[in-house]
Amino acid sequence: MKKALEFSIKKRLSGSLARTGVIKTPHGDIQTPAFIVGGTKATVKTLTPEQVIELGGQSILVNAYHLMLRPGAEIIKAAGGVHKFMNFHGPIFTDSGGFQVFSLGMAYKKGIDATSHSQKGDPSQAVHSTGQLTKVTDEGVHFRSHLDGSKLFMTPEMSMELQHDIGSDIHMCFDELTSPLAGREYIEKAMNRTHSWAGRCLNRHKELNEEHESRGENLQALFGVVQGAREEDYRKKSAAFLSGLDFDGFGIGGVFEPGEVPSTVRWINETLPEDKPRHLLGMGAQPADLFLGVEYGIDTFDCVAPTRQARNGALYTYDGRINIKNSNFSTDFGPIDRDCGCYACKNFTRAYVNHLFKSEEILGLTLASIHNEYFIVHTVDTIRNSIENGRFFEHKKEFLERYYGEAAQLFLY
RNA sequence: GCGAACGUAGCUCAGUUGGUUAGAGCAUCGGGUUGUGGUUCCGAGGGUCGUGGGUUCAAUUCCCAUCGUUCGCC
Repeated sequence: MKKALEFSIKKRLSGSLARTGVIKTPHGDIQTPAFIVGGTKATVKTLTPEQVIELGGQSILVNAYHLMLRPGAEIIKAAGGVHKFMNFHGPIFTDSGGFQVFSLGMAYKKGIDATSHSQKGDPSQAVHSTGQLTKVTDEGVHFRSHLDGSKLFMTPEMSMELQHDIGSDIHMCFDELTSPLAGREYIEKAMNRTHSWAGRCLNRHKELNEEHESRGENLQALFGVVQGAREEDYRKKSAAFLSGLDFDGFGIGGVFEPGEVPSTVRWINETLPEDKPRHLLGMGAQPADLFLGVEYGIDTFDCVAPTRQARNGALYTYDGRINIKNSNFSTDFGPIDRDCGCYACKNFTRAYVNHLFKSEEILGLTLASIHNEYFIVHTVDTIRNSIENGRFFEHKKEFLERYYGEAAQLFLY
């Protein structure tokens, strides 16, 4: 069988785990390191595919859980796959939905945030917003739809079938994410279950790819997902175990803060094989995530923060984050960032975007999203260039000191 | 001119049979958001309860006067 994905490394940065490269998929190439644009429900919120491409987005990540609930995998399959359905013809990742099964129900319940460090207790017994429990067994996960509360059951095999129906280029294994505050005993149990599920995902995935090949269709790629929380031995064990399976690349799950990157991500990427791409799941809300992630061997990121924060008025600038709704911007006729080359900065003022937000005009969300997504995508692009021209560490220092001020020292050491 | 109702936060209004620091929604101001939560979450500021008297231990509340708004009648 031919390969679903090819990864080649172009340049390595000595004194670090950083590298540049190219991921080749049936829907095009991704120059890495790259920021994968968040398109959870088969749309990058408020943006057309043309706007995503114009701001520099190479690839999009959609979410299998959300698409399973609406519109349903069968509709996307009938549409000819997610690329045709959403009219984006570049590489598309899917997240398995494992994260949502554990987090979304809880995240909707007031006072509990599954992704927060403040959460306590056993995540396998998470209280759903309807008062029901999400129950994890070795076979799969019983959970409830956050849309209507209906009972659902997901297995690794079902997740593979779902992602193949969606037809994305790169899939993630169905995994069990553990809270940062879970005890070692539970972390180990969840990790071992994730490993077991990884094997089951891979088996079903290969069967489905054989069907694709027999029909002359594009092959799809699968990434194994590393777990193990903040435990060095578990993370290394998880990375080593998954390295022994025939994955096209790896996802790194359960990392919550940039401070965990030089430890957790390093342990993992020192263990994983060099010749396969590594995707850091869900990280990229701030520049430190990106610089540290690349430095410690990450090739691709995805994160919803750029667009989510944009929708709430929090905009990146090279001098730090601003809240465009603040009253002092109502008469500021300069661009969001004078050094930014995005469509919003080239054509509109802070005063105008402030007005749009105050007036709850939809264009404000679009301009803010274009700016933030451009800022983060472009930041990773500059990181990639800095590796190729040997200026990564200088670039990192200049960028982070300007963005964070004195707090940049936390990331420079 | 006569009668009635109403004047409480920037706006629209609760409330008090007289009793701690008078509330809400919206608006204003600030913050949060990392495998997605646009229309959200958290917090803050803001009122001598129209004005002036009286009764009372105590008045935004009861009484009187006055000013204003609205409605009805002549």
